[in-house]
Amino acid sequence: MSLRVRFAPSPTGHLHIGGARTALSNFLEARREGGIFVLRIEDTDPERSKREHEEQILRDLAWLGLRWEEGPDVGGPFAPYRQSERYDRYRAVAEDLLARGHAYRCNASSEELDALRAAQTAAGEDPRYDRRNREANLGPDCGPHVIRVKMPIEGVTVLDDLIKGRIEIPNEKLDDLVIIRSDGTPTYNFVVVVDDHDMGITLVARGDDHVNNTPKQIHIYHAMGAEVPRFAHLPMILGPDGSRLSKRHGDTSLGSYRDMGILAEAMLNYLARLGWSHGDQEVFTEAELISLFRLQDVGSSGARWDMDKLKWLNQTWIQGMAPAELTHRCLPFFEAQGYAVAEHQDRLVHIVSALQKRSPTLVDLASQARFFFVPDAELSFDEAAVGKHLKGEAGTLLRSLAARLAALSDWSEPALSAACEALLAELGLKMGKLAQPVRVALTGQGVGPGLYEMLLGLGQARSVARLEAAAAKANPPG
RNA sequence: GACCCCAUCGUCUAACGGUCAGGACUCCGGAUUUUCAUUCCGGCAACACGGGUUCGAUUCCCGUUGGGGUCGCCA
Repeated sequence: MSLRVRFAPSPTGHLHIGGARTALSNFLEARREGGIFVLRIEDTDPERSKREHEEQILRDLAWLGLRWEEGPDVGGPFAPYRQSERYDRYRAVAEDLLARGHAYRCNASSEELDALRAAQTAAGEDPRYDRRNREANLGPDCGPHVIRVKMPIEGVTVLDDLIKGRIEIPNEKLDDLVIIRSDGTPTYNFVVVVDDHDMGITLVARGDDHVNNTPKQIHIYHAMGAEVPRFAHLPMILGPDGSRLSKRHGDTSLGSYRDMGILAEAMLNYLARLGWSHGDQEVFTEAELISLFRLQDVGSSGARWDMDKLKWLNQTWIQGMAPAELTHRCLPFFEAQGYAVAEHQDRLVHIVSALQKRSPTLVDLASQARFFFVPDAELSFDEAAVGKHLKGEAGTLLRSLAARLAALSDWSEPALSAACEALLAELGLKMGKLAQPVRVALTGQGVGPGLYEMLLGLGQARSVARLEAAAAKANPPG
């Protein structure tokens, strides 16, 4: 049977990076093996599930570059792919389990069970269900009740995990878990098994917070008479302090990283590289990951989230990207900064190129680009830089340069370079004498892109205007 | 607390019984450069501890310690 994997998020919020990592692992595994990647929505919690969350999760996955063959949006042979639309099926399976003696009704109330757990805890025992109605054979008329599935009482359940290796869990630790709530809705551990079976899933790869659920699920497969898939439990992503990554560690949603200007390529690269490696290679394209990444090579210990390394990877990806493509990616960030992008359309690529080597994120790039977009009159000057570079003879120098640049008919790097070199040669000056005053004149700051990069990004008219304005500022014409 | 999992530089990792324990991020130097950045060199930094097994353990086994996860009519 060919490989079928799935990612099954619950639409109760945004897609977090742990989920993204799980989805990516499944995606890569499917692509490498020529298998099928199924996307399923686990919306069995009607209170918290929202359609808008589902839509956002799909968009986030698509942004990352993931593609699925079957899912709620594209359909497929096992539709529907939303659990809320499959309740009849779960109900039918539960009835079957009941009929064949693998499940039973229990009319203990939540309050009773809470009290039971409290008493057990107080007595120093493990809180657990006491199987009170396992053999009672209650009928459907026993009042408000749940349906529980029978777990074996002795022996051990063995799980041969692709990542963790062999895991053995004593059956006496397995509670007879609820599969149908008293309101008739099914629970997660039940629907996940029914769906994975119905949808022909052959490998279940998910976070290792599910390891303890797996033995119970295996027994549900057995009770259903279904074939048990293989399992791969990915270690959790940890925060900088070593505990499971959560909101208190800062940004955990994939979207927040996109919004801070992390490239999808870099995120994909970082996520795959977390807990996995291939020799000394650090940078991987999606195509390389598809051929190289294997679930079974993922390490079995948790990995901490390292923002510094993500940023480094991001900068590496930014540097290596074609300027035209990078410009396209920057547009939303320019707009977020309020830049009048349309007015600078023809110089956008120059602007982006000027900042490409100095931006860890797209937000950094956009913010450094401010001086290119701001109207000349609104350019803000760093007083220290002005005091240091815009004084005395600098004014004369800037005026001469402005005159020469104004006369150019070709606004290209070779032409600009020739003009600057000629001026320097005539005056017997070094580049350093010219570059800094020009930089302050054009950007208002003492640090910034290279000379020609600034000129190219700014264009002839604005460059000349800023040079003249700075000249006047440094050395008012007498 | 019970059960499950994990354990190499600060972080991500390589090593699959014999290596000066390698690479990357961070950090610190130096070089290049029109500033900054980039780039290029160089440096600091790890086998958690204790027992075994073995001629020989980072590597295999056991224990300890430490960390994480799970113990719902949430997913």
